[in-house]
Amino acid sequence: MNDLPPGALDLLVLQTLRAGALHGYALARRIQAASDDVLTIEEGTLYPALHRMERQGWLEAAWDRTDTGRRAKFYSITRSGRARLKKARTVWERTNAAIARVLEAEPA
Amino acid sequence: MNDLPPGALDLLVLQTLRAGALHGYALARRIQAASDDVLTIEEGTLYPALHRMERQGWLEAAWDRTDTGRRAKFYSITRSGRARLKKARTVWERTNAAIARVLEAEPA
DNA sequence: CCTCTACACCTAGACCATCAAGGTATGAAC
DNA sequence: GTTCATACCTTGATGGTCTAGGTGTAGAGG
Repeated sequence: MNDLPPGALDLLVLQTLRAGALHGYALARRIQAASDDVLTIEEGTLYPALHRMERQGWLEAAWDRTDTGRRAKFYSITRSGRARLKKARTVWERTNAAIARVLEAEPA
Repeated sequence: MNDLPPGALDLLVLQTLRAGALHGYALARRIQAASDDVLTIEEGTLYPALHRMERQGWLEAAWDRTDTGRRAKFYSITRSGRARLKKARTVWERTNAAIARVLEAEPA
């Protein structure tokens, strides 16, 4: 539906988890809400990404129960994940600003 | 070197060509300069992308000579390409703003 | 009780753009 | 006559996203 640019997902996930651990499903809804429904995270995108980020040591996972008593895997950001977030954010802002400069360069 | 997000290249190329036809090599340098050397367009990325955009009817190509007398393939943006640019730009701005909203959502 | 919806997780395969790493050829300069 | 910048191209690998499935649980409504 959405065409989220690769790399952006890491940023969104890490940033969102800074506020506290969430399970995947809630994470997707949180991001969607925070973006005013512009960004939709497909589950087929999200879960592999979470696994990848866990392998990379940016996230830690733990099974727990939701408020409503359901089993769910809660992800929290690690120290390494915070460092990664900071770096990814810098790169994103830098790239973004560069693209904006090109887009604002006035054509004839 | 650079990790240009997929999709962004179309935007950069179309926008840059709005100012007038350019051949691939010059286009790459132009974008790099316009972005203050932040964005580097690899040739292995650029040429296939130009061919793709030509197939899609967004660009037209014509062999000609550069100022220095070299043969080069000059690309110009078509009407359809301008429409595409406008659309891609809207999507990009929208997505960008959405990501920015998520990044600015204050964590605890 | 039964069915439907929302929750919550997962994977396999296809797709596609980027990138790395090559290769060809011309003109100018030294 | 070799080297450099110009200018084009392709092949193969990589890797993240998306499509399209699948599993199972809990609660609500009929």
